[in-house]
Amino acid sequence: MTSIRDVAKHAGVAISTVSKVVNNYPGVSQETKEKVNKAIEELDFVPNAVAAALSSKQAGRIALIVSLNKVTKAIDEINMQYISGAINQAQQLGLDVITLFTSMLEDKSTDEIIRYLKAQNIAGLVIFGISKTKKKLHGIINSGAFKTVVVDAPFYNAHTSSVWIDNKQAQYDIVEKTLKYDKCDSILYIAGEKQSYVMDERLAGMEELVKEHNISMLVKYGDFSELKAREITMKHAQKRGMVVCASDLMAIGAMKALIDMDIFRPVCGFDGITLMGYVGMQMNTVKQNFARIGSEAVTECGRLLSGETGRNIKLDYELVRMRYEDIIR
Amino acid sequence: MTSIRDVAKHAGVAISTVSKVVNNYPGVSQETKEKVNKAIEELDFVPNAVAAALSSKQAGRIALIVSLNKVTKAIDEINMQYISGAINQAQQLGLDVITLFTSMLEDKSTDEIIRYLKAQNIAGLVIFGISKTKKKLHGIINSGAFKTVVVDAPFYNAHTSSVWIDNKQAQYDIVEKTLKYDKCDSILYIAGEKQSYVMDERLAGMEELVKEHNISMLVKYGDFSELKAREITMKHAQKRGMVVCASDLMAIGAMKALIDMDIFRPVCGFDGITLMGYVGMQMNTVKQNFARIGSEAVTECGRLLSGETGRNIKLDYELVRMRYEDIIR
DNA sequence: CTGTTAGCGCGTTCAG
DNA sequence: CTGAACGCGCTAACAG
Repeated sequence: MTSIRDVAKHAGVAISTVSKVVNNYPGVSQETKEKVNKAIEELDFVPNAVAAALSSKQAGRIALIVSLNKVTKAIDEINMQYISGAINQAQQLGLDVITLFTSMLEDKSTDEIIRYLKAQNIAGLVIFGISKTKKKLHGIINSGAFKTVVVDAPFYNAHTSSVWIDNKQAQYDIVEKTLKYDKCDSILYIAGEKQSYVMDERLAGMEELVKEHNISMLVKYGDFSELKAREITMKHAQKRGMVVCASDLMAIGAMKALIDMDIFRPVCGFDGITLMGYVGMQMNTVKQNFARIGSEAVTECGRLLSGETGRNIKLDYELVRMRYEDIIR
Repeated sequence: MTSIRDVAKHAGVAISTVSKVVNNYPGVSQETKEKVNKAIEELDFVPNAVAAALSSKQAGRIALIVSLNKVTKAIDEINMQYISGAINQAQQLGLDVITLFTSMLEDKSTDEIIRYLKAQNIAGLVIFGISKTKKKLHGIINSGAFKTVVVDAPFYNAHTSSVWIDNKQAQYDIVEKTLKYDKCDSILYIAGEKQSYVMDERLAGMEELVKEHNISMLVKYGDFSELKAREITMKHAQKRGMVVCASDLMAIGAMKALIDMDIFRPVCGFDGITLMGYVGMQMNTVKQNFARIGSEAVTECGRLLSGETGRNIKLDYELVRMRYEDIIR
């Protein structure tokens, strides 16, 4: 392990000079800069980020907390995009990030978790996939021990920000767009989980839409499960003119059911996930740039850490028109 | 942020005494120990793990490198179990761990990645899901810059260990067990990806088995995809007496196909994932304790870090007898 | 422009 | 059994 001191000695300059060169600070002559860089090359010096963090006592690291799929305990594509976007942004901003999964916090009390995070020198939190039932996460947020950014949930106050897209408007827009191509006067809406914050929003969007267009709507909860959506479709789609699903996965289930029933109904998804292309289906979708949401969340967390106050951020979304045609059985 | 110094002052002792109490070192009287603990309570002191790491200049942190599913870029249940097990074990051993996903290393050169890891003070690597095509990972391992533990792949030398179950034996055993209940003289084997190390092993197990039992075998590569397994089954299962799949997901695909074809064939999976229960199917499976593999890998990495030499570790596996019956369509 | 000095928060001798 | 003193690798004033 070669340290900054070795470099300084090798280059025949002071430690602080090396530090300045490494961090691109002003006040170093071109000449010495080159000398130092040469020494860095030769010794293959890599500054120790941990030590730097300790010394500069920068606000601290930030932790990404990710809720897992309850059934398989896996991370779906959307959460993965959140994470990627967040980590990339953190590297850009020079923030230190670690990723935590809720499954590993399960056997710890709220207090223990807070202590653990503090011990890890964590000052900021970005939480993905929180629902109304996650008491522990709520406890951590409310403790005020950390600057927190919550994705897809309505929390914002002095030390908490929320980042999401406008789910209500998105749900409204996507169905309205579908209606332009396929008129109908009754919709089967397969919602997700009741305890999900985004569901409240999306449902509100649907309610506004059916009211304005004078359409009847049957709401069923599919819990974001392909299988349940399939069953619901089997049971209720016959008498309805269109199936709207709160997630692409459920839309896939609905489509499979429709194929088996051998009837055609317009189907409308939401997320715009890769899997859709994988199974060879196409439909109306809100193409969310999930990575961007993660990225934005980290940026916002940085803002909070530097003393600014929390806020409620709604990002733009984008609508993509697709139809299902060559469906693979 | 209350530091160790605050505690020392509050308790009226020296800093080193507090340190000893915190780390449970001997040489502190019961009396002072209580005094210190009281102070810790009152000030709600949480030792800063980052500073501790720097000071004790412990070998360094270890990074978990996880390869993602190529299609959806998500983390499947198995990898998630690996990660959970690994992180839990790390906490047990007091090792500092961070999780990295290969997708975020894609745009970096091998050299850049090495520098990044070094900057993060990382000395040990645990790699999950490596395949023959992952050149960068191979480059990092071979650079010798880090003590590495590779899961499910045959690398072991002075600074590299491998941890896996005996895939060959497992594949052999599970099919042999199935054969006890359902005799057959021709097997359709749906393998995974050609570039996967575990596939070589499992295929070897199959080859040995069919040779010994004088069974004919047709091998097709399903790339661990449910869809492909479905297609392969559609095409080739009719003339075969049994379908053996190298993963549960493919087994699900095979089963769905068999149901559609309306013929019965014994199906044999491998992993024993939750999803099987989710879709309401049951079959023969090697119930791997994946979390244990992750845990073992971290332990081994710790061993390497303390100067020991690499080795090839094969963990026990366990066979579970199941059959598919009440299959949900 | 360059070097000196004092910490960041903690672990670890080694005298007392 | 206790505590002063030093150092981990680095940053950040402050002198020179």
